[in-house]
Amino acid sequence: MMQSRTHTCGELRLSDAGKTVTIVGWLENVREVGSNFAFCVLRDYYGTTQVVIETEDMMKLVKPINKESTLSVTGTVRERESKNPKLPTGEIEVVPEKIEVLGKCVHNQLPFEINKSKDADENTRLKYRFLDLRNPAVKSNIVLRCQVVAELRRLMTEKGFLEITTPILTASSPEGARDYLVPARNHPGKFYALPQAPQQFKQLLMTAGFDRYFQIAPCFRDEDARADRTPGEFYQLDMEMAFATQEDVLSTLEDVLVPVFEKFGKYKRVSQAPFRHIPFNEAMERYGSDKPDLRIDLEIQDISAEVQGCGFTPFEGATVKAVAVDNFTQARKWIDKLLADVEVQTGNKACWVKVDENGQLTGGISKFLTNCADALTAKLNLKPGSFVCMAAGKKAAAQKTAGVIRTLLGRRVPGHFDEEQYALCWIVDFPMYEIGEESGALEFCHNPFSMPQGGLKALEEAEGDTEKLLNIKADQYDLVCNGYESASGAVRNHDPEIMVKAFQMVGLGEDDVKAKFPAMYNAFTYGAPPHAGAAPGVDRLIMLLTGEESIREVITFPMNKNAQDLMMGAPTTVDKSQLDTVHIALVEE
RNA sequence: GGCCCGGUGGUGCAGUCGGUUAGCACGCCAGCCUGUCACGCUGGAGGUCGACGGUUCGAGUCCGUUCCGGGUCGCCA
Repeated sequence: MMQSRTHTCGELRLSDAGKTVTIVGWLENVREVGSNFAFCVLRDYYGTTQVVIETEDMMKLVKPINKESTLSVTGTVRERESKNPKLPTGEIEVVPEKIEVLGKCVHNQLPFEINKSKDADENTRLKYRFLDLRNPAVKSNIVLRCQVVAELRRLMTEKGFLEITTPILTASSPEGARDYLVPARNHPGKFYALPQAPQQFKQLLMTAGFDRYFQIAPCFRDEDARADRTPGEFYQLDMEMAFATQEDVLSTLEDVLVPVFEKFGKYKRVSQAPFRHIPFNEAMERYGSDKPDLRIDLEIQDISAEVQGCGFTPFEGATVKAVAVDNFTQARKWIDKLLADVEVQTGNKACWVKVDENGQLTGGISKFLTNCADALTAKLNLKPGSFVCMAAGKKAAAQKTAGVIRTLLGRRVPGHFDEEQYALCWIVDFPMYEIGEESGALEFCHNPFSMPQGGLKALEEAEGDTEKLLNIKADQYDLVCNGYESASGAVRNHDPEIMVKAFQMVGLGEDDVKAKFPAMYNAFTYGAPPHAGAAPGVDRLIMLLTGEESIREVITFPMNKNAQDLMMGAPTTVDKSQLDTVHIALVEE
């Protein structure tokens, strides 16, 4: 039987000298410093402790043990002859009387070195995630995640929110992302779906009178991954408040998130409440994004009028956006890299021009801009040494491309990026409707649950007038931090009459509302409270707090880009009998 | 599905204009070393250069196809 440990590997100090202790952990390293003399490093969750080997018998015992085996070491704590001030346990060592192998590592060559696992091939890391996580630098993100989640729960509960879980097996939702489907054994041909969010459930909770709800909610969406977006599943701090306004929700989240950023964040500077509010249209105009990184001090300028008639074909009749920086000294190669990166990130091309020491436009597309050089110089306040990067196209595309230009220039040209802070803002007043790129018809811009500003009256007044409809804003808001969408929420549309009207604007009607959201629509006809809520993304929050650039670093067992779990082998094939049970026949490829 | 980048001993990387035996660091193995702590020193093993095909006297290097990974566009109410 294993001897109980008396201390952890991070615990022993000089004051423990002379004690007989038992410590347990992984054999991290063995340093031989002579025949029959060696130092072993034992590592557990709490730290590392040095075990000194100084007899022939102990040496014989330790030598064949592979690194990363688990050991129990019983021995005497002794003051070190040469101390290591870098380690908390650096003043002592344990002189073993008994060493027992608890769990043998039979591999003398690991897939990667534990303390350098972050550098290893990501496939290998994911396959051997249990080894990867032995690295304290990898583990610490997960530990922080636990602490943050505990703090979120504490703060939300303190504010009177109830944590209520909602179903994982539910009905497929008609809009939004692709659902993960689960065949229903007792109902041939029918399927459950994993929830994309507890959206409808939490609104039903409000209708049921729970007043304040939250949940650290798993959400499932079958969409492709990005560096900041896991495939398949993610977690949200889902919350909703009855009889609440937009400001109630925003100030609640400010109260909860500011202390979390301050307590757990990599950077100590945090935007203080109330966060800046930026209307969606303004964000797109000034930053070319609905998730601007406010740590960058550059802004986008509209030069459509200035460059019309200059003779550069892509500019003719197009919206043209520009980002200008002064004191530009980068080489042509640097500019080419910038343009290439813009194209990769947006799919659109960018062009550029510099201002020489005489104030003349030079390089790039300067030969096309001779007619409008003065107008451009005035508009952009150009000086000798200025650099201008431009994007043209339809308004939305030009804005978006300029937004990427802004980010890349801001990060790469010295002096425009104040990185070490959390710059938070609310993007507000999202449009209720937009013209769908494919359909060319009016569609809901974000989701049909949001309350249009102006309510029924605004919809009635705009009915039949596409321009007016496009100008209707929703009481919808995003929290943005350092260029990441960190939360999304809205004042909900709790009025069946306004719901139907909102649907009519996009060519749908009462039957569609009932068909798509039967429970919610029905519930709202029984007296619903006005309510509002939001859902900060937990994974992205941890990403921001840790400063990681890949979301996989803050997830304990992440899937790869293609939604495969390389460790468990998911997804897998299943037996035909399993398929038969759920009434599924595979089509031969 | 499109585009960009990458794939070289266990791990991370270098490899020039196509040219001899594919280098380096870490790890592994052996030996030496009684105060190391990123231990050090000496020696050693370990590679179908992702796969297939092509060009060539000669391919890690050039070309084509394909597979895998990451990033990105689409997508993400």
